[in-house]
Amino acid sequence: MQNEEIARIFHELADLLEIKGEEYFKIRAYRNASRILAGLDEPVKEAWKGGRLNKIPSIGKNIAAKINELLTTGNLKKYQELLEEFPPGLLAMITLPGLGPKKAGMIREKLGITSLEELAAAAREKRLRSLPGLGVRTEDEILRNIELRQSRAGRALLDLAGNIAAELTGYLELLPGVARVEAGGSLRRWKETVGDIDLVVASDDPNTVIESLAGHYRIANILEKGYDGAKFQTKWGIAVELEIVPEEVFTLALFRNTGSHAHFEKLQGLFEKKENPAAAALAGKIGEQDIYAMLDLPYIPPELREDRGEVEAALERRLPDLVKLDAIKGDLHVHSTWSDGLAAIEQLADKAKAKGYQYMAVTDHSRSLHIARGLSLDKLQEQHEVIRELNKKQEDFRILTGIEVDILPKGELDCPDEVLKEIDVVVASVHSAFKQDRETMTARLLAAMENRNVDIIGHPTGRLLNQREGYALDLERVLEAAADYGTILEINASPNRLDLSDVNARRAKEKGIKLAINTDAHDLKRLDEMPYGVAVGRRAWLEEKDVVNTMPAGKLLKYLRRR
DNA sequence: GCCGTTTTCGGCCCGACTGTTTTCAGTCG
Repeated sequence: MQNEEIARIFHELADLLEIKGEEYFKIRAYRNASRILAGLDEPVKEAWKGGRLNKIPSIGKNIAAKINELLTTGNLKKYQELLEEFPPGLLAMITLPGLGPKKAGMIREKLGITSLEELAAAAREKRLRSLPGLGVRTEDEILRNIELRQSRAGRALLDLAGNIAAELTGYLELLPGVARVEAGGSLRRWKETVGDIDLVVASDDPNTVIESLAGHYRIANILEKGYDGAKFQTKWGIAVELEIVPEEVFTLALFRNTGSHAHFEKLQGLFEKKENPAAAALAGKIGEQDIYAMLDLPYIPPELREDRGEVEAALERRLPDLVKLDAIKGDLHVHSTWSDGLAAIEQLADKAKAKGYQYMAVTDHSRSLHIARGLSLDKLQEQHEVIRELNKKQEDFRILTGIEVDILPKGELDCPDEVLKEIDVVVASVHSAFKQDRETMTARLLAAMENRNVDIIGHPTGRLLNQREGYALDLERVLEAAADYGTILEINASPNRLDLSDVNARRAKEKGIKLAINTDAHDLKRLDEMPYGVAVGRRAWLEEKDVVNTMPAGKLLKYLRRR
């Protein structure tokens, strides 16, 4: 059992206890534990084996015993009991924005509703608006959010899909007779969410591969089975589709499987127009670049294969030289224990250094964000003093002073200019009043960008994938302003944000706007999420020069001070 | 349920916004 799974159980346990009406602090303790486990940089199992569970903060005697129970039996009695007491549909209900345990409990009591489907039906029949504390607006909001969720049903976030794919790939590779295994489909193209996990396997014995995977502990059941392929349901909900081919045609199969469909069709059109198609050569040990070469095209990386002009650009030899992960020289948005992060500045810096970075900006929350223990002005100064001291002890790495300053509802910043002026990296973000109308929200962001002390706008649209739409925003005007003022926009690499999106980041690039690819890490583990952000950048056609944190430290600092 | 040079019980405990009300409960970051 992996950290994320244990963390998820404690998270749901907290939700269930909240529905039950358990004491606030007990619920919070489970939430804290869940967060700590999800952010742990080593497998919980290792700490458990080594008898070090009690060394982990927020894990006390009780929760350690529950982790022990989970790792020993694979189950948690208390959790199972609560699941029986409260239908799982109720858990889904309280994850809807605007609907918490109280209202969900009341809806259940008054109308007997225990699932999203029933709730949607009741909303459509206008039966929610007459309940105490609910009205027409809440009813509309509930229905809108259920429909948003259903429209994305079954689509997994990249990290979950990637982790499952990696685990299954590792398993399949060890099977006798299996020569190669690769994930294809939208996962290989690093699309922001993934429908099915597509795996292409080179083997002469399809049946053994299918049977073996059917027995894997991640697999819940088999959905379809054919001679050279099968589809499975995993225990996490996401489906896995297997395509098994002889080794000689593996590359071709992977290429087709990777898609996108539109990209593939366009290339097929080119192929059919060719005068001397040399298709016979497409066997044996070829690579994907040989497929493109056969069409007189340079290699097109998977991230670009969306039929968004990449084939035309390849024909005209003007494909971008896409930014690569190893070009990233630092992370410009990281939280420490000074606000709501879980790791100390030194720990974060050590890990950043180990990644080969040259710098990292510590950007803790500003004073108004109380829930995140936003820093008072005094604390902020104190932190920056600490950072300056730490920098004296090292020459090959630079910790940059920073802040993630709230853009307050009226557009003013949550920190005086004279303080901001002295800070290396100022990330400005919206964390409150998300429901402002489009005009107000746009003006709010514009006001922040106009401030010359602001370097970067953090997670510019505020969306949470599969959870919440971004705030109402005239992004076109925001982009125009960013171009005018020279404000950097963030690509937030967290898999549940990926904000800006690939499409919007490409629009930004076309306007000459620079981007920063940041993890927004709140713990050591999430410093590892940079590849997701780089993938968004690549899907946005970004080159190294478009991304500010590919610059060496000195050049970056000069760039940030230019305004 | 966790935590402890304010130790083994009692503290932990924000504050704005929203939609519903007509003074506030529920939700959320």
